[in-house]
Amino acid sequence: MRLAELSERSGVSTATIKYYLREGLLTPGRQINATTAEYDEEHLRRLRLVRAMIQVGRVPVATVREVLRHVDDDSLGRTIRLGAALWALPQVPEPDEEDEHIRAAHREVDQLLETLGWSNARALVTISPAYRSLVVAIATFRRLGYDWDPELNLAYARLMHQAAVLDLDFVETHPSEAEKVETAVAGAIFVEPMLQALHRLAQEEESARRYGFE
Amino acid sequence: MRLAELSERSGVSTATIKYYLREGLLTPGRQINATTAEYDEEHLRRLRLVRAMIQVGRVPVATVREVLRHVDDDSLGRTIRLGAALWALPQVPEPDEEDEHIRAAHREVDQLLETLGWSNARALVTISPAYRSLVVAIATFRRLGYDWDPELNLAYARLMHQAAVLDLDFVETHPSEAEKVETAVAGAIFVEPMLQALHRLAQEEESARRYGFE
DNA sequence: ACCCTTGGGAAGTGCCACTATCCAAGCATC
DNA sequence: GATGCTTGGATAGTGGCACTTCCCAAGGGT
Repeated sequence: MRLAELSERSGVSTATIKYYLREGLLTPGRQINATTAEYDEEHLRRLRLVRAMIQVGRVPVATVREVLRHVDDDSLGRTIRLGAALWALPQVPEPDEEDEHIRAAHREVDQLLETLGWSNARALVTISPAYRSLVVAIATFRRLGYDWDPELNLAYARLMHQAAVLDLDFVETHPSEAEKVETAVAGAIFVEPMLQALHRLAQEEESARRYGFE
Repeated sequence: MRLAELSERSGVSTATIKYYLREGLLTPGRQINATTAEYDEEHLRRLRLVRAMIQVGRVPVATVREVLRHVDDDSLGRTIRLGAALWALPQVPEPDEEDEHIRAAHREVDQLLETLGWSNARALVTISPAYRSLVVAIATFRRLGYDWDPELNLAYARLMHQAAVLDLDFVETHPSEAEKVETAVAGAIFVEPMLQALHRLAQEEESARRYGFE
């Protein structure tokens, strides 16, 4: 198919597709002659993934490029590849390691991982952005003066571990290795907004149950 | 305290504070004379909340204003107030109701709420942005061709309901009514990045457990 | 009286995700 | 084979957002 058809079938304007091509989010089509290029179903699939990452996952364009680079990198093992792709995802600003709240949050998270027995995660601690995000989130909460029981973190962590098990079980059902990594990334990216939406819905539901609409 | 001190204690530049004042994210200080205004601890607390919403919660400035407007609106009941505040939070673009994937997702979510027995959430269906976000997330996943068992949604929803119960239990521990709403909002906003970070950490952990670092 | 500080407002900055315009090279039709 | 529409690639421009810089008049300390 040509650019115009790719645009039609994806619902993305040709101008935007050209932009994505320029930014390296899509591989160029097969050049037929100086003015025509041919795209296939794979391009369409990739384009939809990109669009979804940007619009639903709110992933910046530069980050999408990084994530895809890792997804397509056959030289990496699965965990590393998934990790690499996830690590490229949007991050909170670099925490100020001098800050007392940050240091306390570090200790708190380390303790949490210890209690959970997440030894693998602990091994990745120094480099995982997820770890950093968690530290920043906890430090922020503490800085605002909320007195948050570490038990609560533990409970949340156990819930999210259950979610992760569901995620990976789902990925297991997918046959090819390449597809597995893509599915894992898609899962990581799209399950998050879903969990968020479910979380808010559940809050509304539970709040209404407890307090009615008073 | 004066603007300079407010800036110092919050770590936010005076220029930015002035910007927030202009945007209505902070109430003006008590004017002492033409060149001096006095701010109090409440301003500091509010400023930290605003900063955290913007930096950690990635909430747009205009949205922060909306959320705070609801938090401060004493005329509303708690559920409505919390709901109103949460409804102002970042939303996915309006779904195209004509689209087949969207319509299917609607049916899927309705079925899900039915099965869960979330009758309150069902009552809010037509207006809740969380519901809309969920529909868009599911439709996107389906459009990408993932064959996702509705059972899985159910499992995720139950997990998030447990999280919501934890959230509200935590809110219960806070004394004043006004503080409860603020805590609920803070919880909704800050628990989300935390859950997200925990989710990614858990994925890394679980992936490493299953596949090692192959 | 002098000068530094203060708060307020207007205008500017940098980044980002597009989007509009231009252009030369096809292809289609007459 | 001339004409005119379409195509893909390149370049520059747009609009929104979160600040940030600049300027100013009015205080207040010494």
